[in-house]
Amino acid sequence: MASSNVQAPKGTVDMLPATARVWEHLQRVAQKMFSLYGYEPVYTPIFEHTDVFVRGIGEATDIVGKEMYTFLDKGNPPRSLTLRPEGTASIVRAALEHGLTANGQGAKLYYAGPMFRYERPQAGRQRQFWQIGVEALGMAEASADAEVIALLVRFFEATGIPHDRMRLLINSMGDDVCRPDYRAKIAAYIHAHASVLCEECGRRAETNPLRAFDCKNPGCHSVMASAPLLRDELCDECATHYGAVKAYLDHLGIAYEEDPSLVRGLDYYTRTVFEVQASGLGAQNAIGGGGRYDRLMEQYGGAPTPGLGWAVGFERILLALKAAGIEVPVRPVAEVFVARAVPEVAGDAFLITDSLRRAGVAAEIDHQARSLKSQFKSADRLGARFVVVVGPDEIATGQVTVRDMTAGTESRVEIRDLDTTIIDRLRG
RNA sequence: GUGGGUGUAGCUCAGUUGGUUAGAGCGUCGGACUGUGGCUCCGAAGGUCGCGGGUUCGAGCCCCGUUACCCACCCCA
Repeated sequence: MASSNVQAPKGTVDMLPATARVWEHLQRVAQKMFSLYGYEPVYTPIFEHTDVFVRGIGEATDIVGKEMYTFLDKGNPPRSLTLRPEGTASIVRAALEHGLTANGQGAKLYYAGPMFRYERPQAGRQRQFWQIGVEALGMAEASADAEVIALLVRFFEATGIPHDRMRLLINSMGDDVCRPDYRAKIAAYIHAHASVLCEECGRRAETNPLRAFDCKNPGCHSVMASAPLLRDELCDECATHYGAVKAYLDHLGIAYEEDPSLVRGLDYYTRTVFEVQASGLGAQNAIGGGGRYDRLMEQYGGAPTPGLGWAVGFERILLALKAAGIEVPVRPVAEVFVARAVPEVAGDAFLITDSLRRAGVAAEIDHQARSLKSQFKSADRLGARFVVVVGPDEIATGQVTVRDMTAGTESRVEIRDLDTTIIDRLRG
């Protein structure tokens, strides 16, 4: 327990070095995968005009209804701004604002950073959390859906999460042609069974009837199991598109499960939706999810432009890796530790350290006037492969002692040859 | 927003039906080895027992309140 009376706000965490290093590793993995698939980075503001999220995500959603961090700024009149609760709305707004999809151009973009939602924290859920995501704009073909899904699956593979601890769920939510009819049909179904469904589902008939499918109430679950499925009510074009997506996934050998009850909570989704769940995470087991949003650009007043994408939660990837017992490779903090035997040679040791650093070697030195023994302990703890000992003897002869910490052997090296010798032994 | 659980050293946790100076392991620092890590041994530092009230001769332990964290509902990545 900290002795301090100041602490991070509820639902936020400090990422200390042990976690932050894993974070950077995951970001490197992501960037490498994204570049293989032709995605380019985009950084948008962490806050937007509130309207960007209200129009994009939908007024009736929980995110907009009760989870946004919204505030007024000091403008005259004040503007209503909101800390971003997700990434897609901002990316689409930016793409439209800067004409990235003008004249039918496509754009493949990725983003990474913190998102903010006012929710009750629990396992795998914080008020500030990290997402990394991709958006493919201007691409209507089913092959784009398959590529985006493939990238999601392959990214998770690259992080080290084992196959048998993940599953990919897919579904189609239809479009403007078939979804309204289906939605009305489900609302009618709910009304017809209102007496046996829970109150919440009764309300859902008006707000978002499709949500009744993933109601946790066992009674509702069994009643909804007999409800008509959107999969069987898709219009011809949606059915064709969905079939093509599945065919592409089959072709790529990507395993998936069709889940007719998979419903994304954000209003902007159309047609293909998907989610990857990982085992061992508790209640919040979705580590990534997304879908197609062919009408979103129009919501912002742009030309009709198809789009699709996904987001993954970094905290949950960490949980999944931990649950699977996967150790993320961590590089040593220092490759070389420069130890000084007596305080009088501190200047020489410092110069040697600086020279190694300028030569591209991660070199560390003690700044706490500790004993030689302690300096060796530090070197060991930092994972240093070599310790360079600097003392009066070394300065007098111009040869430092180099100890190989793995082999346990020592040799003398001319100071002027030290950088190249160390580099040869480290990289050779 | 609604439930349930838990707050004792930097970390993980003991702490008897309330009883004197609150403990262990790990970690940190020092020493054994006066210029050499990992193993071992010895020693040291480190604590408003979450916070505030109450009961009691006496509270880490009992009661009330409060706050934080955890887990679940809900929702989502």
